[in-house]
Amino acid sequence: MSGKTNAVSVLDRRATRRAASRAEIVEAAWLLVREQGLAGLSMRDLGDRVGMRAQSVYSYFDSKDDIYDAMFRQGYEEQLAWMADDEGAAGGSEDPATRLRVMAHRFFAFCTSDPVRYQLLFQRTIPGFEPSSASYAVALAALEQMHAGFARAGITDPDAADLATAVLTGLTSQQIANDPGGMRWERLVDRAGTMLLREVAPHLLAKTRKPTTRVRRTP
Amino acid sequence: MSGKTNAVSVLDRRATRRAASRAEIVEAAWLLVREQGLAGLSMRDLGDRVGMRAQSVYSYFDSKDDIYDAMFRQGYEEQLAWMADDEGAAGGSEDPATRLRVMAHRFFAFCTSDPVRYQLLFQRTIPGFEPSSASYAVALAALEQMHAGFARAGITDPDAADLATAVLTGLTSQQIANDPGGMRWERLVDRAGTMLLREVAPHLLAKTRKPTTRVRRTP
DNA sequence: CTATCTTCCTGACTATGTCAGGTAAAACGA
DNA sequence: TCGTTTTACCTGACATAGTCAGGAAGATAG
Repeated sequence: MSGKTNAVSVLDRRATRRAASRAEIVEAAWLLVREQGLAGLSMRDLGDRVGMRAQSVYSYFDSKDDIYDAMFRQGYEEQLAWMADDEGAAGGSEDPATRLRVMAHRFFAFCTSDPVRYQLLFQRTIPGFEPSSASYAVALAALEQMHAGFARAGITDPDAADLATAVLTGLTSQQIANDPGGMRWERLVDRAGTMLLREVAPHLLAKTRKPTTRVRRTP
Repeated sequence: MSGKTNAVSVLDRRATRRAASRAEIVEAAWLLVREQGLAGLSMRDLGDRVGMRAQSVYSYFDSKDDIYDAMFRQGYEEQLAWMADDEGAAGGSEDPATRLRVMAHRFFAFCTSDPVRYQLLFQRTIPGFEPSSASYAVALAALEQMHAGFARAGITDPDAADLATAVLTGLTSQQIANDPGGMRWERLVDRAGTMLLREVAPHLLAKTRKPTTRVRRTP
């Protein structure tokens, strides 16, 4: 028994350290892209940031795109975690309109809290970069999660969901592009949610009271 | 008189040829970015495309960013031209709802007809690139033109205009990112226009008949 | 025609992504 | 503990990319 335990824990030590180094590199990459822009990431800067040569980073990642891929995956995992609390934040309320507003605010907060992450997840900034199938699967999971959230708010029709994603991404992209760090479009989130519901499910809007919809900024 | 005419026309010949070469370079840049992505533009490829060495391009433009700047300016000039016909296309109709729909379709068509242009005009794809004041002035003119178009459709409140820009850019960015060349979000443009007007100027929607809103794809 | 300006060239430099080969350290197994 | 294997880093190098410097040839002006 004790011999077996030893072998398992030692194999795990290597894997654990390697995974930690990879995570450290990805974290350093996030810091750098926030300073220099997504396409401004350089392998030499990245290596310097974690205390090794650029070429050494290649013993952890196959290519620069591989690093973007890890970041892409992590970004969508963060979205999944961030948006997973939308039921709790609504205080268990069954009111669809409130659900939608809470969800809209959460999504808005997620996107605007890290514009470069938004860029990587939702725009095609890096020529030639395509997410791996594993990372893309996480993106699809996040999209399904969004649709599930819409459905809980009474939006089940595919066209309605498309309209919803357009409105949400429009608000966030305008905020990020034209008023970074500000509130110009944030102030319109509730109104946009109401507008949307009135269009796609007006019956859900009847006699609805608007509660406070401030949500936390951290997942 | 004739001596004066001669001097003017000869100076003009040089300026004319230089301007033509610059335009040729910018046009080649558009072709290349459509093939390789906005950030994938290389000066060597660009020089090859117009029949000169990369270094020679620097006798026409100060830097790569200077070329992006010329493209940025041209892109917004194209938007100004494209959106200038929105009154004519509505057939002189005074109906605000129709105006808004026509305008929405025009903007949508402009953006989706050249995704890489959309990227340069509306996203921050190139790290460090900032438009010159001259080019930015054209962008501001295009924005004012949009606001004038909204006003003609009955949308005059700043918040309402912000909501409108969010909806329009949301539709186009979703179309470009998720269904390039398709119609998934294009099918929703009319509906989105109606939704918007119902929210910001519901009185303008009373008894409104929905005419055909197909617009031309070229300015 | 001469002088000036413009348009291109070659050569070169620094920065960047990435490959190849190798050494020292860490981990593993007996 | 020791020998072996694996891993984690290094240096050196290559091709490509943005851009500067100097210069020759062609176009233009007087």
